[in-house]
Amino acid sequence: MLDINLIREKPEYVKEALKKKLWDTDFTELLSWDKEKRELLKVVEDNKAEMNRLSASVPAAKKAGEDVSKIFMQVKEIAKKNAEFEAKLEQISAKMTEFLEALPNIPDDDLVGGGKENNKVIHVYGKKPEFKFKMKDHVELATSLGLVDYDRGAKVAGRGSWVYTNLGAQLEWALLNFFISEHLKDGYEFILPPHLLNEQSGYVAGQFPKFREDVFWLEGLEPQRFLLPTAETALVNLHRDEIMSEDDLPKKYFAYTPCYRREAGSYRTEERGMIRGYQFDKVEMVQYTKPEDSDKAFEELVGKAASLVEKLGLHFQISKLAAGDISHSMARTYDIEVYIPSIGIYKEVSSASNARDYQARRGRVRYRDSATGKTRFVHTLNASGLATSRVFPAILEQYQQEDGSVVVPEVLRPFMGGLEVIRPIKK
RNA sequence: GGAGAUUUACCCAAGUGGUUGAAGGGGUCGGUCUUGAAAACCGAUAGGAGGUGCAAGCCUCGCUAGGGUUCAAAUCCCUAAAUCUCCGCCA
Repeated sequence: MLDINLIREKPEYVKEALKKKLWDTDFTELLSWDKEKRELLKVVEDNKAEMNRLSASVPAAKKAGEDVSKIFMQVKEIAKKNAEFEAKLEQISAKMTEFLEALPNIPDDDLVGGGKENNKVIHVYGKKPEFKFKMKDHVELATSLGLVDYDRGAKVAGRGSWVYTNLGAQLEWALLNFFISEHLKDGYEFILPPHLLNEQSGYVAGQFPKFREDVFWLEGLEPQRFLLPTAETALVNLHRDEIMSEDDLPKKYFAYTPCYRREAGSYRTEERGMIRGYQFDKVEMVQYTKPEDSDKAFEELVGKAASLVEKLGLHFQISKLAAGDISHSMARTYDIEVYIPSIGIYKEVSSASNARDYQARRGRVRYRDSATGKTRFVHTLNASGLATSRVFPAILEQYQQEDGSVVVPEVLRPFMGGLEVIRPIKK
């Protein structure tokens, strides 16, 4: 949600900024509503004040033995007249809210406009692995090593699902545990949130109303709930409608959850088992900060996500996304993309974003500023740290050896009973 | 799933139609006393959103939320949510 005051003061600036997000809009109508709304508000409130005054005079008049029926009439008359204005006010407010809710966040000034094609790689770690033998893709490796069972996944769940088996399950769990231990080391608070969330949470995160169709809604609960598409949705709502203590900021959380998403259409077979199915595992970080601290927090989150991939020893790059490629609620996003040798492209394993006060406004998350004594909206930021669904295949492919085995990245070994190499199953 | 109870400010809590934005207590902050602290005493402190104004201020909305009745609602009515208790269910 954008600040109506900002639009009122600098409509041209906001309009131009949103253009970078490929969002063309016109504020003239909104601003005329805004003007009319404030005029109506004045009339409605003045009438109410008059009604309050008259009503309050009743007890005294009664005590004095005066006839109060005249006062009743007066108030009724004003109320009747006012009802009209109130209805109109409500109508305009609703229109304005609808308009404002649909607007995306304003991208940071330093971002270039346009879509994906304008994303820019700003950092590269390691280099593309070279294989002196015929390398295998992750599906082949996962199958031959008995790590993932795609067929049985389809059997028990249907299309778009797979089963981690044996060392595959252990590898997946080791990844998650590695991430968790790193975040704990950095002083982040571990959260295990509910996976079934209410509508309001989706709205505050900015996923609704635009992406109502992209999540799974559950039958049988009233009011309806949905399966979280990312732990961000839960974490960013933890302090909804709260005034946080300044001393508590920055508040640093992380959570592990599966993420449930409807993915329309099919994916290329070469990306099988990697592109998100309906469910994938992710550890997600979220920070609540004071406005002046969010840039620093953003760098911290990007750094943390990158360090995880780095410690895993994987070749990856960081992309600064163009304004049009970052999601609706965000002002700034960097993607961390790991290299997948079999298809020769980089795939997102983490997306770090600064929502600034966009989500906080929707959720009314504030803190009291000790200097002014006033409440201010916090800034919210999030970053995956990390999603496993691309890390897992990247490890298999980047760490594969000629004999078909896969070396376990060193940092994961403590979480896998010291296992160093995953070897093909003997038949 | 069934039955009942509850929801008032930072916390506890009074308040069943009228100058009640809300008694009282605790807490917090300041002070007196004290070498210091505690205790006691004195004083201060009531959230939040919005409109208007240079400002002081004024006005509107706020007693879980949303409706309604009424000249007037924390108080009456309806709906919803959350919490608690008992019963049922529980892979």
